[in-house]
Amino acid sequence: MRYPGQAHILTAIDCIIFGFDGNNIKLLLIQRALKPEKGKWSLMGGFIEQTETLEQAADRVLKQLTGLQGVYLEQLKAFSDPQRDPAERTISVAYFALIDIHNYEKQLSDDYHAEWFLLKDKPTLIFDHQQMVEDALQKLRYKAALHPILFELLPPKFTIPQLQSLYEGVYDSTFDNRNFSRKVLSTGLLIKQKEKDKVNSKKGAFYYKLDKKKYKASFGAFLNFIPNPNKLIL
Amino acid sequence: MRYPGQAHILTAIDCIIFGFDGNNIKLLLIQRALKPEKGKWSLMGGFIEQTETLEQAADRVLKQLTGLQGVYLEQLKAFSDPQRDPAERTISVAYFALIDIHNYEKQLSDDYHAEWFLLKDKPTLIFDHQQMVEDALQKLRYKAALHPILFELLPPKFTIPQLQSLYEGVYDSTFDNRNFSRKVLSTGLLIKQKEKDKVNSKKGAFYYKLDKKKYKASFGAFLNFIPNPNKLIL
DNA sequence: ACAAAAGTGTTCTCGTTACACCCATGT
DNA sequence: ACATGGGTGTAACGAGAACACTTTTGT
Repeated sequence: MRYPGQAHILTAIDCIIFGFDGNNIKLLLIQRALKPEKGKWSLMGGFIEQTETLEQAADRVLKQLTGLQGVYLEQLKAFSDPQRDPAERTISVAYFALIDIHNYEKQLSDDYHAEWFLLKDKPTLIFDHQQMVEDALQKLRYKAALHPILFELLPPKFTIPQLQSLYEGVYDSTFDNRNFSRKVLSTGLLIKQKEKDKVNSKKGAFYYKLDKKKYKASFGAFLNFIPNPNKLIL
Repeated sequence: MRYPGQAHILTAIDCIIFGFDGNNIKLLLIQRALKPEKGKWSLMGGFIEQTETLEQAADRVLKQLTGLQGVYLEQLKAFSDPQRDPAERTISVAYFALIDIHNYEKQLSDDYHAEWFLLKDKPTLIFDHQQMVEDALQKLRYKAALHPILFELLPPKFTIPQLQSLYEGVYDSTFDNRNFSRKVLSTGLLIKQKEKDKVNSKKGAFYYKLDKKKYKASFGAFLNFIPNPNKLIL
C-alpha cells in the first residue's frame, strides 16, 4: 500500500440491460443472490477485481448473465452515496447495455432467476437501482435523439415499422410514419432487402439491414432522429 | 466487512478545471505534491473519504484549490485501468468544473503551485490525466453545442463579442458575428444592461446578464448554439 | 368484401446560412 | 481623419412538420 492512510472502498458495477421485444422496451432484472435484500429484484452487478478495468468487469458480468459478448455497453455514471448499500460502503459504476433480446441465452438467465420486465411495470428495485434505471433511460433517450444507437436493440434484419415502434417505445410517444421513414432512409444507413416480414402484417414489410460501414462512420454526427425533441422530455 | 473476499480499492477524484480569460480557454493545473511523479504537472485531485460522496469529494478538492464553492461541476467518467497509477491501484472518477477565472483565489492556488495553461500549450500530464482532459474537452464541446453551459465560465456581466469569442475558443473555430448574436439573443436568455464595456473596443459593447430563471428552465432544451455542428469535430 | 398495416408526395413554415455596410468612439 | 471593433438587415435555401390516400393481402 503506497498511499497510506487512505480509505479503500468496495467497487462494483451494475448493468442496466435494455432489450426490445418488437413492441416494447424491456429491462433484464435478476433476483439478488446475496444478503442483504436476497431474493429482491435487482440489476445484475458484481464487484470489480484487482486486475480488471470497470469495462472488463461489466463485460464479464454481462456475459455471465446473458452469454453475450461484444454488445453495446456504455458507462453511465458512478453512484457513491455512502449509505447506498446498507451492508458495506460500495461505490457502484453503472453501465447500460443494449442487446438484441433474441440473442441472450435463456438458460443462463434462468440460473440467476432473471426476467424481462416492461419498463412501465418493473418491480421495486433494491438500493439506488431505481435511480440508475431512470438515469440510464434518460441518457438513452438523450443519446438516441442524436445518434443511431437504437439499432443495437434490433436483430440484423428489421423493418421500418419495427424501427419506428422501437423509437416510439423509447420516447413513449408516437411519430408520423411518413416523416419517420423518410428521415431514417435519408441517412443512407439502411439497405433494403428483397424479403418481407409477413408476420406482423398482411401486406408484409420489407426487411432492411444496417450499413455497418456508414453506421460506424456517421456515429458521431448529430442526426436528429427525433421530431420535436424539445417537446419531448429528454 | 460484510462482503468478504472482495477487493477494496483506492478511489480518487480528479478535476478538470476550465476557465476563460476573455480570449482563450484555460486549464488549471497543479504541481503534484505526492510521490510518485512529485513535482510534475497534474490535475487537482484527491482521495475519497469513507463518509463522503464523490461529488462531495470533488467539491472539497475544488474548494481547497480555488476557494470556490457551488461552481458548475459535472461527473465525466470513471477511469479504471489497473496500472493507471503506478504506485497503487486507484480508480479515479473525473469531474469537470467550469469556473469564472476571476473568482478563484490566487493565494490558494499558489499553495499548490497551480497555474493556468492555455489548452493548446499545456504541459505533459501524469498518469492518464492527458486522456481525462481530452475526454472532458470533448464532453464540454458536445454539451455546449446543445445547452447554455458556457455561461458558467463568464463573469455576471459580459458582452456578446466576449461570449462569441468564448464559443470560438471552445470549438477552435470562428462564427459569423451577425448570426451568432441573433441566435443567442433569440433564446431570450440574455438581459441587456445599460452600461457598456469600454475596455475591449473604442465604441464599447453593451453588457448583458444571464436571465437565471430562464437559464434554469431552458437548460434541458436542445438549443443548437453552434452553427454547422456536423462540420465541427464533436 | 373487409380489415389492417405498409408505403408514398406535397405544401408550408421556419430556422439557418451567407453576406456587407454603417455606427460610435478613442487616438 | 482614421482605425478599430460593435451592431444590424435581408434574401435564398433547406430541413422539418403537417397532412390523406392507395396498395397489398389474409381472413
